Amino acid sequence: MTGPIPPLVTTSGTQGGPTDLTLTPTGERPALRADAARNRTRLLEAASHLMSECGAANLTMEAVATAAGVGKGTVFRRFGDRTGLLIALLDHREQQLQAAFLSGPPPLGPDAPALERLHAFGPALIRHERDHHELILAARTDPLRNYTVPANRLRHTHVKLLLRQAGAKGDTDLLAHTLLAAADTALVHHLTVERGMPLDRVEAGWHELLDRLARTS
Amino acid sequence: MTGPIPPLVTTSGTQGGPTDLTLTPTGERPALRADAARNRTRLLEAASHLMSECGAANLTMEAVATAAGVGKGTVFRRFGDRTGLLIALLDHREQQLQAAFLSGPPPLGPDAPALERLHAFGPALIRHERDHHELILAARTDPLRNYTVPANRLRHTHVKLLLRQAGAKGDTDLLAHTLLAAADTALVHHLTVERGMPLDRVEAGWHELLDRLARTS
DNA sequence: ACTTTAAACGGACTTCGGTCCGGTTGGACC
DNA sequence: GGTCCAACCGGACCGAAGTCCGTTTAAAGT
Repeated sequence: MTGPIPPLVTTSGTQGGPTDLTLTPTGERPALRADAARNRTRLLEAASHLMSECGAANLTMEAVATAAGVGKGTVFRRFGDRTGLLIALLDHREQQLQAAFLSGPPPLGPDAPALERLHAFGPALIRHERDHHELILAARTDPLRNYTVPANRLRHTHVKLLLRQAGAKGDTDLLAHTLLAAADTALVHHLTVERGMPLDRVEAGWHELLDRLARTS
Repeated sequence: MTGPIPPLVTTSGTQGGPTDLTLTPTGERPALRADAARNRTRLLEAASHLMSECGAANLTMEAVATAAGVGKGTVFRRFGDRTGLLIALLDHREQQLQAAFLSGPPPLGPDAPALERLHAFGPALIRHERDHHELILAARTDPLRNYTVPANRLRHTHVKLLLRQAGAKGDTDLLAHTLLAAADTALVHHLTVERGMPLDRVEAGWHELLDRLARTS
C-alpha cells in the first residue's frame, strides 16, 4: 500500500462541507480502465462465492485471486488490502439499505416525519447488520477505519440530520454517534448471540434511547 | 492456540451471578509454575520496553521473545496470541483507574452519590483511554473480544450498578453499554485527533448523555 | 534423594497479508 | 495505423503470527 492514490472503495456520500443537505449513496467509482473494471467485478464475484463456501474469516487473498484468474498483486492494487476487499463487498450489499432510508417509502424514507424515520431506522439497521454480521465483523480489523468507511459516514450524517430535523437539542453530532453505537454490529452480536438477549429487547433499547436523545427540551 | 485452557490474562471482576455486588479489580492470576511466572514478568517488561521504543503497532512477538531471552513458543503459551499480550500489558496499567473508581476518594470512589460518581467517571475514563490509546487500539483486532476482556466487563458492571443506584429507569444493561460507547477509545480518538474536536466537548457530551440516560422519570 | 508427571520450553515450520518491480496493455492523441 | 505513457498485471519475495512436537524441568508425593 505505497501507491500514490490507490482508488479504494468509493468516496462520496459526504464530500464537501458539513452542511451538505443532499446525501447520495456510496456507489460511484473513479472510472477504471476496461481490463481493470472487468477484473474488479470478477474479483468481487469470486470473493462473494468463496465467502459463501468458506466463510468470511477463511477468505484468503490468494484464493480470491486464483479463483478470479488474476494475480495476487492485482487484488491488492484494486482494493488496497484485505479489509478494503471486504468493505467493497459490504458496500455492494448496503445499496439496498441506503436506498431504503434515502429514497424509499415511509416510515424509513423521506416522506415521514424525522422522528418517525429515526424510530424506523434502528430496527432496519440492526437487522441489516445482523444479516451481514460475519462480513462486517471480518472487515473490522482496524477500529479507526469504521469512521472512514463511506457507508458509515453516510449513516452518521443521516442520523445527525434527522436528529436536527426532529428538533433535538444538544450536540447532535455526538448524539448521532451514540445512537449508531447502540446498533453496532459487535454489540448486537455480543448481546444476542453470546449473551442470549432477544433481539426485541435490543430494538426496544433503540427506541428508548431515541426517546431520550431526541428530547426537544 | 490449541491448548486446553491457556490461562490467559486473568478472570475475576465479574464471576458469578449477575447480582454480584462486590466488584474486585482484575489482578488475580491462576498460579503459575516458578519459571513460568518469572518468564511472564520478563516478557511483560520486555514488551513494555520495546513498546516505548518502537510503538505498539511495531511490536513483534519474536522481538519480545528474544528481548526476554525466551523462545517464541513461550510467549504464545503464556498469552495465547498477540492481542493477549497487549491486553495483559493494558490490564496492568488499568489497576490505577480501577482502584480509583472502586475504592478511591470521592467523587469517583464509593463515598459519593451514584450520579455524581458517574459524572466523574466519564472524564476519568476518557482521559485514561486517551493516555493509552495506542495500546488500546493495537489490542483491538477482534471486535468481539472487547466484551470478554475482564477490565471492560468490570467497567460495564460498574456503570450498570451506578445507574441503578442513581434510580435510572429503563434497561440499565443497555444504557450502560451506551454510556461506555460514548467514551470508547476509537470514537474519542477519531473525534479529537482526526476531526479536531476539543476534548472538552467530548466530555460535555458525556455529561449531557448521562443526564438524559439517568432520568428517573 | 528418587520417581513421576503435568507443565513449560524452544525453535523449526506453515500460512497468509502485503510489497516490489520488470513486463504488458488499454486508449488518448497525433 | 503509429506512438507513447500511465495504468495495469503477475508472481516471486518478505515479514510476522501462530502451530507443532520433541525435549527439559519444577515440584509434589514416597
